Amino acid sequence: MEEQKIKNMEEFSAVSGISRPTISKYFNDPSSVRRSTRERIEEAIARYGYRPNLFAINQNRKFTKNIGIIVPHIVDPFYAEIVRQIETRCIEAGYWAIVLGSHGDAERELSAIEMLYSLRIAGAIIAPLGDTSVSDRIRRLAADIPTVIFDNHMNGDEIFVGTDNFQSVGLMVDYLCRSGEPPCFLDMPAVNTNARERREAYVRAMEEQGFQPHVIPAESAGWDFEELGYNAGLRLLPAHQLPTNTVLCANDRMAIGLIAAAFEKGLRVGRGAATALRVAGHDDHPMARFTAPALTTVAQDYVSIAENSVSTLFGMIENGVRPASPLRRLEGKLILRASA
Amino acid sequence: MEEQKIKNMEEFSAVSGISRPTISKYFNDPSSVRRSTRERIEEAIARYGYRPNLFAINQNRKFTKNIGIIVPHIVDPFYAEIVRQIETRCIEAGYWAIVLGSHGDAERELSAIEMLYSLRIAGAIIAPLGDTSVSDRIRRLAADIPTVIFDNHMNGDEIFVGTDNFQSVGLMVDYLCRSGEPPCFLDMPAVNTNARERREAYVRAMEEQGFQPHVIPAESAGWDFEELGYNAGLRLLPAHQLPTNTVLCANDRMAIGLIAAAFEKGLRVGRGAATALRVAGHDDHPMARFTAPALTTVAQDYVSIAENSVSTLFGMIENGVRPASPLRRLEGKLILRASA
DNA sequence: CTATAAATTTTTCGCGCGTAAAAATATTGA
DNA sequence: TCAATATTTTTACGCGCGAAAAATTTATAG
Repeated sequence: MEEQKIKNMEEFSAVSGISRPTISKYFNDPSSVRRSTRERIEEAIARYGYRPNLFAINQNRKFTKNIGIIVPHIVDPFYAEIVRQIETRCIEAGYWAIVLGSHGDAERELSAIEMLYSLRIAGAIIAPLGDTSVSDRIRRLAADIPTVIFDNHMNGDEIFVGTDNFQSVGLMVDYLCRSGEPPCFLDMPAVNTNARERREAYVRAMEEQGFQPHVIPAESAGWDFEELGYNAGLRLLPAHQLPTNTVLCANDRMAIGLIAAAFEKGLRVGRGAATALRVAGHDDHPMARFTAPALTTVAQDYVSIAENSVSTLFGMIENGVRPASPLRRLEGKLILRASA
Repeated sequence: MEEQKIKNMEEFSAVSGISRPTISKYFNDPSSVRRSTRERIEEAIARYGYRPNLFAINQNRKFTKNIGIIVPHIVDPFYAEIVRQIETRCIEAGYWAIVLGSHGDAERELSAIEMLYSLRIAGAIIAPLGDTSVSDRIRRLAADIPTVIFDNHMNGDEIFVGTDNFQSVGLMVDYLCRSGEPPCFLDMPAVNTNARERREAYVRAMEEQGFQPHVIPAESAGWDFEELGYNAGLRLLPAHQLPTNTVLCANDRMAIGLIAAAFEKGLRVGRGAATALRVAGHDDHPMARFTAPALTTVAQDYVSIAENSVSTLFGMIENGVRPASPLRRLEGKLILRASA
């Protein structure tokens, strides 16, 4: 790389011997220029290390190459992993993925949406918090700009990609009933539609099997699921207040907390003869393999969720094609480990 | 909010009755305009919901209000948490935090740095991967733009904020030796300076206490620490190949894996009489409270790291003040839980 | 009420690039 | 070789805003 630093496209045009508009065309779509020209440009890029100014690019373009992504918590490995997948795919397609977190706060989610507007994004991929007032705002966004919702359905006609909770929870309930005592359900706080759906799915599946459902309601709100599961365990386990000794948790993070509490209280978790408790989760959280014992759960298909979201979105952006069905419900997969 | 949507500052100037440059001044610093003017502007904002175009703003500003953040893995809760802290502080100070992940790949780290250039950032906060070729590039960045390095020291004279591994590891070694058998050290892959420093710190601390250090080298490379710890456990525990029954892990994620392996092999972890193994970690990873048993570790002060990084950076950006000492080493705090 | 400083407005320019249209040039195929 | 087509160059304009300088208004003091 030469010492001389290129300030703008004008200068780069000079040193590369190609006219500025052609260079502009190249950066918009390398395949739009003749091969010999492309090679000369790429040679010059390698030599001088020039990259167009991102702000100037987007300033005047009819449609930007920016994709906005909003998730409730980047800290949550579930979202982190999906974001990573989405990000990689966007970069490959020549888009810039701008990731915004709402940190569980509806206010911040709203301001993230405003931010997307001022970024003049080409499309958005959003996992909504679930606050109904924000949902309206998101729907308006979706009316203006190609938008895919994932993870948490908003109960409208928006484009959605997510796990079929009725299928996935049904699968787990079925397995637990077949292999032992029917489960009770440790509910998560009602932070979103998934919470409600999974509870309903549990109740429905139990009734279908001819068993009495038992839902243990969440004691407090918020997103600190491990803590909630842990506290529920400390509260319920020693007093033998669980309706049954098989617990299906609304998500893995709660299960992780519950298992920690069980361990602390000297209760053996697992499906063997000498165990006191079976615990199952939902999601196949990255940490689920490393609980003690390893967590039996239903895997959400991270890769498919990311893939579907991105390809659906690109279809809408580049070809203006709305998917045939707005809903894409992916199947969960039973992951049998030692905890249940 | 009125129906009429404002397209640009010109139009907003018209409807609000304030000249465009004054409005520009307001958005750059609300306190720079007269109070009565400010109130009129804010009233109009509430009415029309106008926000300046982000690309146009940064297009022509001498110094942008963008802070670039690069971390090895956003998926890692340690980085995720620090990023969250930094992000919040940036927003409060009127900056936009642009978070880029290198995903453990030096290539992507390099391209993230180039991205920061084209974003014309005012400053950068970077946790480097540790690749030496990229380190040079980061140093050049730091020469051009105010930059704070955190977590992983690059052994140069760059501005750095991170935990004092010699202090923190020393603390833990000291505790373990006082409370029982001296520990061996389960090393992490040499992905960065922390890996080397912690091992050295362990060796030095053991020697100071007059004990023979035992380092168990990492078997493979990469960032999948839980997996590495787990595999090490499966390999070493059944064969009784551990030099001692107290294991200090280079980080919590490895400890989490090791504890999972111990559980699977039926070995009780903890500091009681009936236990087979003591396990300690380093970092106070968000999950450390929920292992079975809960993990004894040394806490890195997330909040201080974020706070120091940001305030140091803002000092450099806004007042051009380099900190008196380029190195800021924060103390770790011993967190006693049940595992050791 | 006047002088002066401070705040604000007006005017004007330019950032780096996208984009459009017309002109010039290169490539292709017969 | 020559027209037909593809590509590049030339020329020119505009995006939405920051910034600097000059003109004007407003606030503060005397």
